[in-house]
Amino acid sequence: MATTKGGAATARKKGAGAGAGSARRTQLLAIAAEMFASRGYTQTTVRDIADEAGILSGSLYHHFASKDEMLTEILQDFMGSLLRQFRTIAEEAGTPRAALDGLVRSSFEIIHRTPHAVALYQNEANFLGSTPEFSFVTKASRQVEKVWLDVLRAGIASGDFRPELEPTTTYRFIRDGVWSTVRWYDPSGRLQHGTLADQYLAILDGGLLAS
Amino acid sequence: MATTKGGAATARKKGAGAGAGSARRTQLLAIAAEMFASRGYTQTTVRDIADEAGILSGSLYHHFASKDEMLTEILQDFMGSLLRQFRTIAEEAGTPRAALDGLVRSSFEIIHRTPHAVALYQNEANFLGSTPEFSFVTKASRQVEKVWLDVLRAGIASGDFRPELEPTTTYRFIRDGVWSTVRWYDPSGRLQHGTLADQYLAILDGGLLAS
Amino acid sequence: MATTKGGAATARKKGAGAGAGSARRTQLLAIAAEMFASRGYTQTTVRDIADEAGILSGSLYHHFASKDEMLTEILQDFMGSLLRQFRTIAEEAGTPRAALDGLVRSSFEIIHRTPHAVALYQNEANFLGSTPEFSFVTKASRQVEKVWLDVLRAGIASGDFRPELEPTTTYRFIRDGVWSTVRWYDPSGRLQHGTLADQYLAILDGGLLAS
Amino acid sequence: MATTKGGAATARKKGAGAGAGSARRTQLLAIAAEMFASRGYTQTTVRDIADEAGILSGSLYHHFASKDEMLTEILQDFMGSLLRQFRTIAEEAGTPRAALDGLVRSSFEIIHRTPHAVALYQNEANFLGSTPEFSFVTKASRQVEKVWLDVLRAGIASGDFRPELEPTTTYRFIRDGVWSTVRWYDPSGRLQHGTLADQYLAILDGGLLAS
DNA sequence: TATGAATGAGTTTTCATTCAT
DNA sequence: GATGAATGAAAACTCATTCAT
Repeated sequence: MATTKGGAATARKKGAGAGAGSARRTQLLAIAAEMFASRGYTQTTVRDIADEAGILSGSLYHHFASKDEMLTEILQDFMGSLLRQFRTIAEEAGTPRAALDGLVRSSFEIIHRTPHAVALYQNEANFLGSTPEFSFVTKASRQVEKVWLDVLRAGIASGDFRPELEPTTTYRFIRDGVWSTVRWYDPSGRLQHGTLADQYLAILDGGLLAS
Repeated sequence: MATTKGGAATARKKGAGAGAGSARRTQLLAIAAEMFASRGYTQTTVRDIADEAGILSGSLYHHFASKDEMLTEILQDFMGSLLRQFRTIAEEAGTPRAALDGLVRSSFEIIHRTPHAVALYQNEANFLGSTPEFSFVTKASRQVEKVWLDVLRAGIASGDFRPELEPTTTYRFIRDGVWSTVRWYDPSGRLQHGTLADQYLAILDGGLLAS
Repeated sequence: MATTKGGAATARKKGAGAGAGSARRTQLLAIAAEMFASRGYTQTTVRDIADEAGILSGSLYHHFASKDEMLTEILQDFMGSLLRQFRTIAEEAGTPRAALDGLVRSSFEIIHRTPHAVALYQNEANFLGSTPEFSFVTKASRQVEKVWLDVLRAGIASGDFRPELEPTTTYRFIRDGVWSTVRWYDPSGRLQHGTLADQYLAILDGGLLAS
Repeated sequence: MATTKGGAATARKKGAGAGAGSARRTQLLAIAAEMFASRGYTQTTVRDIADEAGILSGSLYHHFASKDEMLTEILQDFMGSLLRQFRTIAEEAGTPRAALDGLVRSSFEIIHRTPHAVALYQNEANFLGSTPEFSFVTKASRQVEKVWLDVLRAGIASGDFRPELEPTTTYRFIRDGVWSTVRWYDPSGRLQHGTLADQYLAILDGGLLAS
């Protein structure tokens, strides 16, 4: 039918009439991220988000094609910037130890600055893995993992880190321990993210045992 | 979650033919636990469980008053036995170091034996905290925390552990790191839970840095 | 369909800048006709049309008061010209047989030239019958029917057509058979509309049986 | 989030808990067929059907997985029985002419007996062609076509039918003319389906022209 | 113990239409 | 003439739960 008039139709891409980077869109995504993070994706209704934004639920569909699309966009933005930051840190660090230090510290900073996206990733990623629509999450996770593993392996090779460490297990321990803090860390609380990083790094550096 | 009117449901609880410990009940709970764990509580429908059990969804209500009740029972069983095990270990260990070792090792064993309950606790506890119906989870968590904190504090006092450790932060790091393994640990895989415990304990004992 | 409050819409009709015969309007109607024909009126959204036209859906309302108005206008134009053509043919034909021949041939020509309008009429007329807003369709259909019936009756009276023919039934058979071709006839295909007319007329003239 | 429930759900096949041939199901399908036929599939809401059946709209989903499934089932039943009848007739007829006669007569009978299914097929089949879910309609249509074409070709070969007939075009003329009667034929009216068949066959046999 | 039918409240989504800029 | 944001009503569908048999 009608065949290819192309142009106009193709221009629409994602997100109805609103450009992918529209201000309103960003605003709405922030609201969605917070609610998804605090109540969970499934437990948050489109109406919840619309109410919070002061519009009707149907109006959200002017900006986003679906509830899924909101989640996708939040996670995509997050994973993208995460990977970029980590890569920069790993590249610019002088030693494996400095790199690890930088990765851990920046993780805590990211949790401090964008707790919602982190919580979202932490809480929903598991169930997302299955769907092809969210395969980008798994893919990005693997790329992030590679950055950390390279650092750990380099440190073991250089003699900075203990030789008996199993890199993958070690990475997972750090990753899970660090990212899980998003569940209880309070950005506005007394415990500063820098301090928290110090404490975690202290444990990671020297362990629990007194020497 | 916890949307039920309560009342009637509670009244019936241990009545009917389905005693709290009936075999069929236990069987159904195992199915529910597995599905709750793998897809998430909200994402699992009562019909999913019934299908898996080979009955119709309405028939489940002969065994349980509500979907909530299934979750409650699973978590209650789990939290109860968890606390009991941890207390025994802490009491019977000779030194703080041995206690910590025991706690970590038994955690991995529990993950190995009852991964579904652990995953459930790990994934849903956050959102459960709010409802009064699930306050027992928070309560039990606090009691578990006390066991670990006592061990850590004793170890710091005795000089076994490094004096600069902040007990709460340290506990959370270990807890989050260890319990999170449930998300990727494969009970039937090559990596044995004992080996995993060894690796985690090695990091916890001496840290990453070569001395 | 016909869900609008009417009133206001009608009042505006020929006002604004968009005269009833504006070039842009005609262009948009052509797009609408094509989409209505290929996907069906209900299945075509105002946005579909706007997309194809390269504008936003809201902008269509600068040209038309409603989606209904587009359909009305397309069908009105079509039915009007159809009736005029048929009347001219019937009047100018020398014999009933020539008249019938002309009516059939021009039907195929119309299908060839304006397949969208024909398809629209063919597919939606049934459901349109109910609404008073579209009563003009039924009215025009009856007038068209009269033209054909007059020709058939004249032919039977004159002895050109077989005397046992029931005019109404005969008309319906021809009408349905001929107009239905719009569903499969391909204006750009190998089978020319003239050839198709020949084949249909051959059957109509002498039937299937070998004599 | 990717809606698949997977696993256990597969066991359930089509049609919720109600067996594919349940009495209630058949009842509901009859209601649906009538409404789909008279208002059109898109214009008929699930609520319309439920209202007519005296239940709530959600309750329909106990019997059918979707509105689509109802349409599918109605059409599948219809196309299946249609094809079976046509094949029997074509096989058992002594001559091509008798076969054609039988096919036309049984078509009118079918329209008389199951006008809704016929109307549905007649009105919706065009738009259904596109979706793979309804490819069975196109497939069955082609098989039906083959039965008719074989009869026509046999008749031309045997000298029963005029040699200059183009089988495909002829088939389409008959098919469209005959099935379209569903739009105006009144099963409870004065014009009997047998009489209608007689009239159509008379035209088909000998054409319009007096000899 | 289980079935099968239904409820009822809620969910995501659709879409014609309006209107200030 | 067009944009972009929004409305509001209705659509299809979901699902925990009830209950007579």
